[in-house]
Amino acid sequence: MLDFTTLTLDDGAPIYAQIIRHIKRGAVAGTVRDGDELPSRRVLSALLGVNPNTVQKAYRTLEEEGLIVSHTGAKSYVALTDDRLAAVRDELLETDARAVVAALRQMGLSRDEAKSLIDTYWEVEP
Amino acid sequence: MLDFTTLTLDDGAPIYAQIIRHIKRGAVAGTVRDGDELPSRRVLSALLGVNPNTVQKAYRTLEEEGLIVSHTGAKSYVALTDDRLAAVRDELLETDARAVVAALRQMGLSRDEAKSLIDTYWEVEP
Amino acid sequence: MLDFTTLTLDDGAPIYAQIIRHIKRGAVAGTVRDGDELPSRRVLSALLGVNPNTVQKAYRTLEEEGLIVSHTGAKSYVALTDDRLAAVRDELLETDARAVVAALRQMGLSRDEAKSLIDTYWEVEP
Amino acid sequence: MLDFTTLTLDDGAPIYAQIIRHIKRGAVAGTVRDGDELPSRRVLSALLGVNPNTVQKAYRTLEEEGLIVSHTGAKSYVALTDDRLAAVRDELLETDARAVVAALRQMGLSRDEAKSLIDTYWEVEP
DNA sequence: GTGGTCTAGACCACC
DNA sequence: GTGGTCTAGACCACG
Repeated sequence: MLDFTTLTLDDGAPIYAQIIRHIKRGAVAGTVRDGDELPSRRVLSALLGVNPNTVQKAYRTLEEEGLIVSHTGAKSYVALTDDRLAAVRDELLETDARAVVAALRQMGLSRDEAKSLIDTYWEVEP
Repeated sequence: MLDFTTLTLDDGAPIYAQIIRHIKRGAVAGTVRDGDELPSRRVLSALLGVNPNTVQKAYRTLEEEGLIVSHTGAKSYVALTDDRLAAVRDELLETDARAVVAALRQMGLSRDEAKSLIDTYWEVEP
Repeated sequence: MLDFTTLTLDDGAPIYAQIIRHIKRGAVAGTVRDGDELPSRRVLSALLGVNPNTVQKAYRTLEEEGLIVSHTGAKSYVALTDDRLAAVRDELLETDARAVVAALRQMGLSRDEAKSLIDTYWEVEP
Repeated sequence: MLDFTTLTLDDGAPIYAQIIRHIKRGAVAGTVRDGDELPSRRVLSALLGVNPNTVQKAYRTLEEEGLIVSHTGAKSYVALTDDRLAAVRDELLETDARAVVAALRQMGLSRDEAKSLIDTYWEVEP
């Protein structure tokens, strides 16, 4: 089951987008699998301390992308074919890797300094 | 002089925040120095394809942080003391490194996989 | 409840400032009282035929002056202590009276002509 | 000759519009007469402590309204027929009187209180 | 439905 | 030419 306690919402991006991204990352990590049941809107909104509508918007967007299925008034389930999973993985890795490389290079760091920075913060996080 | 052609605005974050971040990264990299002249609102907005007001908001925020100075009718200039530069550097490294480490770990990558990803994309960027 | 239908916006001053002034005048007149509910951004902007943001700016300024309170997702309310009301009254009377006296004197009217002008237009207004 | 030392520019309206209004009021008062020479842009801008462009804009607008004539590179002169003067007078009195009556009534003052306020401030002004 | 923010375009005053 | 402000419209989070 995907762990939402690591979603800190301190990103600057819209909250609903952060929820979507978190679920996609879980899929790439393998902690979210095809057929898994998602927490209800009420439960997740309480957990994150946000409005149920915000969770609803995230779920609705994911459903439009075909990554989850919701039966009205009922629970939502993950719908992940291998193809879709691969596409999500490529999208996320590409986006994140490009962003971090651009960031570090714009700050004038060398490749080795960048890797060393990764080491430093890899330990710090929980 | 800071190069704004590498600012691609594909980030999801507010445009004005991306402009601020870009300038701060330039300061950390040393391509933006105390006393440097900033491109005018109109010039930079035309270059980025955004509204002059969006650039204005970025500049105004930077001025409130004390990193640049503006006077009506005259150009805007960078105002960077060593102390402020160090603070900006710490802020950026912390933020960027934490974000990337969190992203990669949530996707289940190991530390070595993360570094290898850095290698892959380091060459790709212009 | 304050009547916004008498706010005609033909003044030359910024619209948001006219909204502020109208509300302050209502407070002085006693038609706006502590605890009163303000019309929402959308309602008032539609009534005046302006953008919701213009109303927002008026409300936000009033909030910074401590004359109203707003909370996200909820209505906005008037917050008028006796002290603040007295201050607003003094401010408005001073400003308006000085402006009209300056205007009429610059046009070469005598005091009696000025008063007679008041009489003429007092009846005309709705 | 029109006295510009009484133009205080504390109005909130655009400066160029205040200059126009001041000249029109002078015409109504009779201190500005047909054929009078206006102060040069340089002199008036220095006197008011504003930019020459701002005075230029006021003069240009007045010229477009036909109230003054300027010969390029030379001085500007007042051009006031009796008809135009009457029109200006009506416009100003109407505007100012309506504004003050609206202001005082919105604050809940009676007609007598309004006149008494006029008395109070008539003495205060220089 | 509510208020809050970001982006956009026009206008103002200044050098 | 420069920066500063006002108005406008769309989107976000919240009750």
